[in-house]
Amino acid sequence: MEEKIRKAVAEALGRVGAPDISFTVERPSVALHGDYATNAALVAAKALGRKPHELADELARTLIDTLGKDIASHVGVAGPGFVNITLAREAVTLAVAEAAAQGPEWGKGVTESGKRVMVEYSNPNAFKEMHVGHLVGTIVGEALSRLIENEGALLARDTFGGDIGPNVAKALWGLRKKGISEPATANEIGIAYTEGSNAYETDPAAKEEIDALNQAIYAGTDTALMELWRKGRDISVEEFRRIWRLLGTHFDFEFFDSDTTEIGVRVVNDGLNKGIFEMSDGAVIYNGEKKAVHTMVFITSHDTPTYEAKDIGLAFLKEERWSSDESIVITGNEQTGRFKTVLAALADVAPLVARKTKHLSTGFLKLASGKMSSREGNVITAAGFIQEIIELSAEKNPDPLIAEQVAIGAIKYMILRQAPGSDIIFDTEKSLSLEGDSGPYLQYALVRAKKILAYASEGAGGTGEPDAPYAIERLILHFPAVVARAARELAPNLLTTYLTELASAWNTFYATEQVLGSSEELYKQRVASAFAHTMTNGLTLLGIPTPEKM
RNA sequence: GCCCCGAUGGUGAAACGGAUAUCACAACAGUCUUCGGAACUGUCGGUCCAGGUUCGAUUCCUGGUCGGGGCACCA
Repeated sequence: MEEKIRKAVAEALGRVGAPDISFTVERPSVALHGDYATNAALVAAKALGRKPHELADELARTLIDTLGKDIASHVGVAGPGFVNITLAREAVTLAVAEAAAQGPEWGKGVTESGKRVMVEYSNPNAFKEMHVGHLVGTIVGEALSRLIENEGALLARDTFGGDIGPNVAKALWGLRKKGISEPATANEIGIAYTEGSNAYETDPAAKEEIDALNQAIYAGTDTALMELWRKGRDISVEEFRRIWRLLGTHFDFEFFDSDTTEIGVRVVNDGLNKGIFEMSDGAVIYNGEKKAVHTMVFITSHDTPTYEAKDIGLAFLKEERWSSDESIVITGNEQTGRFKTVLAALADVAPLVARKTKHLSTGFLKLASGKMSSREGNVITAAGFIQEIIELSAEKNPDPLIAEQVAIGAIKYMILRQAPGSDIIFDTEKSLSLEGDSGPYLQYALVRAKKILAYASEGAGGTGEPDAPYAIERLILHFPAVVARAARELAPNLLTTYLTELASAWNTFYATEQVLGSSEELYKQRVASAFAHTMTNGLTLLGIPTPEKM
C-alpha cells in the first residue's frame, strides 16, 4: 500500500513540475490526520522556491487524480504544507483482507533480498556463568536476525565465546584448589571462577600461579590441565545451549577464542612487519592516536594474544567460513571503545572486511527491585533470573509450558521495547503485573482473538459492513512498512511499540464490538483474523512466544 | 585529566529538520463481566540550561550542568 502511495506522489510531483525530489511517506502520529502523510510539498517548495502551502494545494489536487477514488477518499493540506491522505474504505478493506489471506506470509519484505548477512551476538565466556547482561545481547541479536531474514536476506548467526585467557585460568585454579577434577555443573565452575578471581586480587602467590596457568593453557602441553579444561568447557557450553534454546536462539557458528588465537597472532605479526602495529615495552600494540581511538595491546609482552588480536583473527575466520556482504557485531556498550580500536586496526589490515563490519552496542540491564540487585561479586545469572520470572509467571499459569512462554515474553518485551544501546531498568513486578506495556499484554490480546476465531463457524454470520473502517484496520495495513523500517534501522523497539498500539486498538475493538452473532460477523471475523496474523507474525519476529491460551 | 554516549510528564519509552510532542505504567474518576477484566473509557501531567543555524529545532551546531561508560599487557 505504501508503495502505491509513494508512486502516486512521485507522479503527482512530476506533474506539478518537481520530479526527482526525495520525500517521505509516513503514518501521521495522530490518526485524525489520515492514513498517510507526505512532506513532498515542503521539500519541493524549497527546491522550486515556491510557497509551501500553495504548492501543497496543487499537489493535493493532482494526487486525488493519480491515486484514484478507489484508493483515497480524501486528500488534504494541513500545517505548514503536509499533504494528508485518507484511504477509501474499500482500500482499507482490501488491505485487511490481504493480511488475513496471506497469513504467515503477511509482512514479508524484499528490502534485503539476496544479501548475505552475518550477525554475532550473545558471546558468553566459558568457565563463567551467563549473567543478566548476556540476556540483552542474546535477545536483541535474535530479534534483529529475524527481522533481517524477514526482509529476504540469507543470514547466519554466530557467537564468539571466551574459552582461553586469564579468566579461564582463574576458574581452573579455583577448581584445582578444591581438588575438583570432574566438574559437574556450570554453577560449580562459576563459584570456582569467583574464588580464583578474588584470590587473584588479594593473594600475590595465587596471582603468580594463575598467570603461570594461563600460559600453560596457551602452551597446551600439560595433559591433566588440558583434560580439566576440556571438561569444564564442555559443561559451560552445554549450559549456554540450554539457555539459548530457552530464549529461542541457535547459532550456525559457535566460535571460541581458541579457534581464533593462531590466525589472530599471524595477522598481527604480519601487520607488525608492515608497520601497522608497533612494539612497546615488549608488547605489540596498535597506536590509535592517528585515528583518535584508544591505543591497545594486541599481543602481550608474555607473548599471549589479547582479546583484540583474537577479534582480528575472528574477522578473518568468519570470512573463511561464511563470507558475507554485511557483518553485524552486537556487544555490550562497555566494549564500544575497544571495538573502535579493533575496527581501526582491521581497516589497515583488511579494509574490505572492516568496511562491511558494523558494531551495535546494547545497554546494561539493571534490576529495579532491591532484593535482586547484585553486590560486589554477587552476579545475577541469566539462568537464575529466567527461573525466577518463570516461577512468578507460574503463579498465574498452572501449565508449565504457558508459564514459560509468558515469562520469556515478559523478559523479551522489557528488553525489546527500547532502543538498543540505552540501559534497561527491569522491574520484575511491573513486567509480570502485566497491565499494558508488557509482553503478556500482547500475548493476551492475541489469545482473545484466537478464541473468537476458534468459535467462529464457516459461512455463518451476518454479511453487513460498517460505514467506516475500524481504527485497528487502519493500523494493520502499516505492518509491512514497520517491520521493514525496524530491520533497516536495526531497531526492534519500533516494532515493539507498534505491536503495543496494535494490541491496544484490538482490545478497544474487542470491548466495543461484538463479533460472533453480529450483523457484520464475516467482516469482523476477517478483522480478527488479520489482527491475529499481524500480531503472531510481529511477536514471532521479536522472538516472543505466542501461547494458545493464558 | 582525556575520549565516547545519554538527558523528553512521578516512572519507562516514541517522534528519519515539520502539524496541538505520541504511547504505556503509576495516580485519580468511571465501566460491572460480554466472543475470557491479564480488559475498556476519561482526567492529570513533559522536551536539562544558555546561545546559534532555519520559514520551522526534542531533533543540527557551540558552551554549560547532571548521569553512565571507557582510557594498553583483563575480557
